[in-house]
Amino acid sequence: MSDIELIIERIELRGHRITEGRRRVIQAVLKQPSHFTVEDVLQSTRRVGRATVFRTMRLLLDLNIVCRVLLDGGNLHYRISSRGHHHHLVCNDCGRVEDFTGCDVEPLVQALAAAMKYEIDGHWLEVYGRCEACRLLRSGRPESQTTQVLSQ
Amino acid sequence: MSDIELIIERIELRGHRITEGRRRVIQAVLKQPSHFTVEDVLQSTRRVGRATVFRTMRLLLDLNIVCRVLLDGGNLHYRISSRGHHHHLVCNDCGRVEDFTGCDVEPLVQALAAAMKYEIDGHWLEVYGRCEACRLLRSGRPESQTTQVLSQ
DNA sequence: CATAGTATTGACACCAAGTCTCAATGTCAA
DNA sequence: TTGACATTGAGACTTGGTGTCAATACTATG
Repeated sequence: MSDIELIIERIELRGHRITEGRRRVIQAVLKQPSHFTVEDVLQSTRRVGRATVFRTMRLLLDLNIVCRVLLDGGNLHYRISSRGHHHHLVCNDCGRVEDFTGCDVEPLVQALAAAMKYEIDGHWLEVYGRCEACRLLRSGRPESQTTQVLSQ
Repeated sequence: MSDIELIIERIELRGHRITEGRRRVIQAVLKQPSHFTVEDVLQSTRRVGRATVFRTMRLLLDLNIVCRVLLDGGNLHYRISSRGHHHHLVCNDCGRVEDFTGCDVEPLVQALAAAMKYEIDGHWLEVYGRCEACRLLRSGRPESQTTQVLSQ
């Protein structure tokens, strides 16, 4: 079963209708690179209204078919979601994003909950840096500009 | 020395000029509650242009005098920054925000860096939940609506 | 298969947050 | 005091997203 059919099925299971517009948006999303904006999706879906594209993206977000990445600098982009809870490791030079789950934040969050007497619902973690390829590239081109770190 | 004078001094040290507009924006920022939008600041600074308010906020952000909080749901708000690197614990019910630093993410980030062969610049962590006061309130009013967790 | 009920769409106006331009003005070092 | 130049304000523009409402398309059902 193809990716698009799997997604269609999940949408049906939630009681939503399958329309040509939704199919087109999903197809466009599946064609995007590592991360993208709704604008990118709009540009590759002809014959689908702007509002419908935004509405479909929200639907995909609700169904955890896509997630959002907070880029260094503060822009929120979309990304096809790996299954379940995960975080992102973002290369500030080439923009590639890797998902990770292994590095578990839960103990920290639990300790925090106890200390602050909060009941915790969830958390958001993004890590920024430079991937191996970009690091090697950079050592050859020392004048490459640095980016500002959002999380100070 | 008052808060505003301290901030003014930091701006001067960076070689920026002190203007009436900047003074007004800083004063407005200092009067804001826990977190706020630029719109909130705009509304309490008469006689200062919109662009200037945004420009001053960016300056304050660069100087780490304010930071940004990613609220559950995806809105970025501003907040007066506690000194240095920290994270936020956000109550989804009443909106209060607490800073925390004690809960150290560095070891996790270092392990991740090694595993993924990334050079790490920084990270961003927000934790969402319900503060003690809201929890007690809620147990008396079980119909209170739940909010969606952004970071799933 | 026909159809009715209702979910969805598209066009468009609107909103929120932020940037850009450029002539006019303000700041401050000399 | 003045000159260099940093900063401002007004307003147009951009980007990302929502709300409205009549028209259309799905799909469960008969």
